[in-house]
Amino acid sequence: MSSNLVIVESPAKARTIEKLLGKDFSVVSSFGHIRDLSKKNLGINIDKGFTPEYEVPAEKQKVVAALKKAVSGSNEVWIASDEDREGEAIAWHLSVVLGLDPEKTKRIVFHEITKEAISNAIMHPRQVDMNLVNAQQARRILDRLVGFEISPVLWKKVQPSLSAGRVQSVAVRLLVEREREIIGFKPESSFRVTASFRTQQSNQETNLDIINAEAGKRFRSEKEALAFLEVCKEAIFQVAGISVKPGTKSPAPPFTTSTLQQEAYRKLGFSVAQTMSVAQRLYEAGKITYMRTDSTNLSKLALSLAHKEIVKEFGEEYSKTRQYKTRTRGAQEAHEAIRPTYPDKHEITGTQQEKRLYDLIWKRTIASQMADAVIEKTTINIDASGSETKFTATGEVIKFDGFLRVYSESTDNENGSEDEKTLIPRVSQGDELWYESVTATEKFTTPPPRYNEASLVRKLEELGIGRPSTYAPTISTIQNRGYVVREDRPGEKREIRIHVLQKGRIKPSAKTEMAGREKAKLFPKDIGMIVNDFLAENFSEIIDYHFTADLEKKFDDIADGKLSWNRMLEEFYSGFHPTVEESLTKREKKTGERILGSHPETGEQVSVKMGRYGPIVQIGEGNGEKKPKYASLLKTQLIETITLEEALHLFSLPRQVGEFRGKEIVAGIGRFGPFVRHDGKFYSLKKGIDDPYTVTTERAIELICEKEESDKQKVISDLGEYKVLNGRYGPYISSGKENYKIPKGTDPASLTSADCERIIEESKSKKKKK
DNA sequence: CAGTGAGCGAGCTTCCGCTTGACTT
Repeated sequence: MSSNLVIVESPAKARTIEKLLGKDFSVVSSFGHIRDLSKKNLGINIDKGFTPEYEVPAEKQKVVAALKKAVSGSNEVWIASDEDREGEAIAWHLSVVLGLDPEKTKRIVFHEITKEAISNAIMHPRQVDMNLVNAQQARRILDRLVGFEISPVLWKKVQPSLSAGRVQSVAVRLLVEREREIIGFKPESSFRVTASFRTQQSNQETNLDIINAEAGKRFRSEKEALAFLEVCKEAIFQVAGISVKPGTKSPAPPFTTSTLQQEAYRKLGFSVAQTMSVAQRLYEAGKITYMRTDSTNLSKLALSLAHKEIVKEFGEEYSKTRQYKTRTRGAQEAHEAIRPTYPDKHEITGTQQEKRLYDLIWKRTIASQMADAVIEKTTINIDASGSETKFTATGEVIKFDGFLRVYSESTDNENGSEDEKTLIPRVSQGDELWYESVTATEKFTTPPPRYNEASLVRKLEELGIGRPSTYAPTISTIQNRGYVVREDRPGEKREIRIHVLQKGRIKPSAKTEMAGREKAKLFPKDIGMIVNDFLAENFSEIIDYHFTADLEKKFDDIADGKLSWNRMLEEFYSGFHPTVEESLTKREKKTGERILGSHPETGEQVSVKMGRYGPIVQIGEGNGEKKPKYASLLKTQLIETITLEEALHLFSLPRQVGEFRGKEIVAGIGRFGPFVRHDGKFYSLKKGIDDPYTVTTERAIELICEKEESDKQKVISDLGEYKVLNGRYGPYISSGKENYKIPKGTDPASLTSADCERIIEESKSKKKKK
């Protein structure tokens, strides 16, 4: 029996440390927090100085039992939870729940998992820091107060099952405000003029000596742009000046949770949840260090391993050891940056996703320890006789690639205006140039970009809101509540006017581009906007962008022993709670109702609002004899932006299309999109091909027959009570509304009723066991 | 699975931050 017990938070960490410590130590894990505020009620006794009511949740009972057993078999217990506010609280909860004497409990911390660091920690144990614990309790209680007092107000005043919180509500606010900026944005057009020039030495056969330049100003109108092209037609072009400037580029720091999520989104197209789950597998396999971190720090060991690897692979001149300072607000730095555990492993075995994410982490880590790239930037100014406007060509030459050999960070620039930095042909001041072409292209200003999951995480981190362990869950929560959706939008076609000057002639042409095309972006929905407005009216303090940052200062004061946590909560609550009471006194429900106008034929009022099952348009006020008429909004429409015309158009569905086999065909739009209905059955319309407003009888019949045909193939055998069917996951038995899997090695076609009954019984008893 | 929007009332929903598994139609 080992006499020393070490408790850490993560089981993967426990396994690693156990190997390092040897047989005198056994290492177990708490799997994070083991206690939390009571779930049944508020869990806080407000009248008694905000005393928390803690309990071990059901899913943690087993862990706690195992920990108790391990403690009883040990002489000495070392609590090695993370060195941050939450970690300190975990240490305290452990000592209380496990009945350890706080005076004697040995609290140790280490930031890297090496024998040296851990032995060092064991030599210097301390006690649990109650000030830090109290800062955590204040944080925990405040979040509970905010979430559990505001959410019920939403249930009463807006809709059931909604939620509000210090973090999620700010995330929604960011999205709503950005959406409104985009809605209110008016694109302006101007003309950008670019030119390609030949030098005297230019080889007519190749394009190697072409100089690509841009005019120094944008032209506000087509007329001005054309006038400039006219000038260019007759102009003499001359190199007015050349400047060559040396410069350097430095690598980005190693990954934190948030930067990993951003880069994996941009370079690999992973959602933030996907990134975290792949990283979790890499971590558990010992391939990378911990993936929930806000630190860019690398351990000494990592620095030396990276150095060795870089020298071996690229040579000494490529190495530059760097320590990065974490600049993120509120960072607690309990862990290292995310890095490969063994930097000499360039590749790993695993799934394609694991390989790609590992590759990204490896490159970023190695690059962060490499030399700056040395570049040379050349700028050439070109005069055009007869005009004040000059052309400028810029080129960049990499003199020494340094870290660029391994990794370059991507940007969020999605307008496709990627500046191609190319080599510039050698020219001298005074050289004459000849245009090959001069092109005036219409450019539209673009609204601020919509957030995607990763850029929202970055913004939250910038505001100091949320933690590495909660970024992905927060993004999921705001989608699960229906506040926002992640989706693609095709955008709208837009004509771009172009004029090209070539060989002394100016020719107009045009191009179409897709404006506002979006991929995997976060769009606020009506309910998100309504809740946001409700919170802004009633709880502006909570969704203020500085709220969390200001709180953090107070938590720091508590941690430093300068402020009592009860007093801090008292102060907050005495201001906050009255706003809750106040919000409940307002009689009306918040529905986001807008009156669009009156019906052109009947004069009845047309309005939009949030109904029980989603946003609806209403004709008539429902106060007279006549019942109002209702129609649901389309998924892409918002209460805030729908027009009277669009609203009225919604009433043209459901529409009678025609008749087939003596029964009528009706077209409409339901929860699962456009459909036609015939004889009580529904048939989906094909996306991008059919339109419920215009679909013909012939097309509808075609769809019905197609479906009947494919349904026939679905049935393997029909045994009356049971049906054997082909499904997405292979053959299965359907009985009433329940489906059952067919065991491997059975021929689905030969099953009898008795066989089916047996299979169903077996799968039912299996379920019970679980 | 694809419509529903009268009103009442019982019972339910909800926060943030630590950690992993259990899911299969």
